[in-house]
Amino acid sequence: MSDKLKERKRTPVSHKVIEKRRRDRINRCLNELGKTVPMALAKQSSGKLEKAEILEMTVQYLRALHSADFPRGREKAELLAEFANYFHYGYHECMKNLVHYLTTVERMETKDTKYARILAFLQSKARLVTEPVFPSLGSLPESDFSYQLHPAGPEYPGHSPAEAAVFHQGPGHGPFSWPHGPARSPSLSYLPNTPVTLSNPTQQHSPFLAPVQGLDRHYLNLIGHSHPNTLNLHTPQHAPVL
DNA sequence: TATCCGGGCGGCTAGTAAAC
DNA sequence: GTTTACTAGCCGCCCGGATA
Repeated sequence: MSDKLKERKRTPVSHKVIEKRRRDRINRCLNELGKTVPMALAKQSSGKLEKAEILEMTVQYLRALHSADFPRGREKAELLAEFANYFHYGYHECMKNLVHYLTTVERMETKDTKYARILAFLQSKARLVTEPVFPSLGSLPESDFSYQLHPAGPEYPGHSPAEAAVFHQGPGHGPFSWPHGPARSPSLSYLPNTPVTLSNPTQQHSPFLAPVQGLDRHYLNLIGHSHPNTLNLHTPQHAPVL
């Protein structure tokens, strides 16, 4: 046995360190994929995302991008921007729901300290998690969650000033307008003065949650219609329930 | 309890440099 | 040109901790 081989035997740490670096590289790249692929980014917000899922979604996304049927040029850029803003849009919808709940169910005033703190917290998180995925597109709309700064408009009767301000930015009106009409711009239908009971924790399909599930359908259909095989990715256990 | 994940370890292989 | 020694990287396996 050579001296170098003896030395190698004496210092098994080197191999450990190398392996550790290698695993770190893999995890770092997986993490980057999770932040880059819109589908993974969207799902990450709702819970833990497995490494295998990140890879599966990356494959789906790349297949969609490289599909011959996938639009080119400006429309492609618009679709990419739409994908990138999917999570952004969902976050915005959730905030609208929360504002509606706080002002109508909890009867909170906009000047309420607790109300302001909740909104400030969500706004700060929104800025953290909704950075543009495709910064090169440049033209992506910038979010503005400063609800309390918008005055209540006459077009939202029955709503509090805060709610009206939120609705004012709704689909088709604000930065989250969907470029392809109502078919791709799911919106919540608020019923003023309709009592919403959230006291039952087992309620699976409250009026607040159902439209968000619809977003998944829009998003998957958007890919699936252009690319019928896109979602056939040997992952029947993760097939979306539509 | 099942699953996921990180860490550690050993084996294997391709590439490279030195010796012949 | 061939052989030999060495290195770096990849891969599979096992184990233990964390988590749903």
